[in-house]
Amino acid sequence: MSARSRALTPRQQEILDFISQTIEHEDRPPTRQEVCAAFGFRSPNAAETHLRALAAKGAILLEEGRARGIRLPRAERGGGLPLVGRVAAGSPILAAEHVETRCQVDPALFSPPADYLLRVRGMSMRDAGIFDGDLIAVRRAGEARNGQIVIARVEDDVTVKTLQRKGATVELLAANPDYPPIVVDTRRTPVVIEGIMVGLIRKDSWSQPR
Amino acid sequence: MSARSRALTPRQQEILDFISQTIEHEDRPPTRQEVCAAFGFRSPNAAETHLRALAAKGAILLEEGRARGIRLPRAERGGGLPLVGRVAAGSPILAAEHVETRCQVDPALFSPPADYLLRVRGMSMRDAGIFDGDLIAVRRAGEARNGQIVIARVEDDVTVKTLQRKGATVELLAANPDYPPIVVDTRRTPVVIEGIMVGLIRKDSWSQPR
DNA sequence: GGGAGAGCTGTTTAAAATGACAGTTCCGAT
DNA sequence: ATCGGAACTGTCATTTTAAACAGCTCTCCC
Repeated sequence: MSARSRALTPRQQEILDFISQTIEHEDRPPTRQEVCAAFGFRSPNAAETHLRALAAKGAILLEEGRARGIRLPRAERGGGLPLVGRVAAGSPILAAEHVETRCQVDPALFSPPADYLLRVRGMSMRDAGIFDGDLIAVRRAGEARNGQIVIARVEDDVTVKTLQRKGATVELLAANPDYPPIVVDTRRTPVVIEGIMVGLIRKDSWSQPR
Repeated sequence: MSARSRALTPRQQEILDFISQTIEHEDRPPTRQEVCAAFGFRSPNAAETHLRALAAKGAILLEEGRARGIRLPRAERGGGLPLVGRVAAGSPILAAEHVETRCQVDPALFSPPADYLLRVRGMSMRDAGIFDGDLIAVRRAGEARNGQIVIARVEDDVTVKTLQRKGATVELLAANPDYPPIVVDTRRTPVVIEGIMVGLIRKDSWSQPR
């Protein structure tokens, strides 16, 4: 848990995405200079320190003394996206026991790239076109802007709602008049943003011809 | 064809295989020295001349002045589903000019497996959770059952609607009270079922619809 | 038996890339 | 108020790579 679990800063996440996409599109990791060019850094050391930070957090592996010696750990890439089903109270969303299967979907199909898929239960987001059984593509994030559809955890309960922040109060709005908003005073009850919805996949399992 | 069609020598094929495997296993192409190490060459020029030969035959692309600047031509990139955008009147849906791009999605994610993705325009299927800009996964089929969401062509117009057949009359129902049903007498106007919707993909680019 | 091309050795140079050190700015927490 | 971390600028020595030049040994082919 030590290194791997530490969350990335937004900037570090951007760097990591750039690395993933470079590997995806060019079949090789970027050099420090290419990272600089992509982000407008004027010093190669800016890239260097970011890479070190990512390596320290276990997000990448750095091979010393090799050109383009950036490797992505197995978990970070490939094999499609993990599909998370029911989330038990009090445990991390991406805990292995929640991963039902992996779906062969390119994370970069969404922007920003998705980190996992989450199966939605209930019709509380009906008017946002999110139905019971749908899979939403989630981007891990610790914060979000008002109006974004977020995956939030309130007292060990994981829900998908539209975020509305008003000072110390967080409102989690359903997109369905039948469901009342969840209003939380963050001074008394913690609200953890687990991620932001970046897409949706629906499997219309229709019957087949006779 | 001049360069591309020339056959590789056995040795060149070995080199090419090594390059492919290196990309596969290490997520990056080898350097000249790594090629030498793999084959026991004592001179980096051995690798260099092989790479030039492969490039001359079109088996690889060499980028000048870049570390690990070996690229494999992406001819084999057939994976994924074709994404069809606007469909011009009178031409087949899967005509090459309609295919905007290919999406790295496993067709077997849906059941029955999808044949292509179609970008939806308009909100006529809003209450079915299909919004403007959504991609629907389509299974090619010439017929469908009542209640299924179909991709139908009526007089060179391609639409996505719920099918309702009543004798010689076909009703194409929108899922939105603002849109009237399309009622067609098949004895006078042909209706062609192009396919059945088997799924949906939405790319929420950071914002939300509606 | 002479030429052409594949498949190497051996050496060298310049460019690309890594990785180190010394700073600056900003912002949030103690 | 100050400290530390994040996020940079700027410079530079060293190593890794690319890529050139000169040559050598085969085999195949005419």
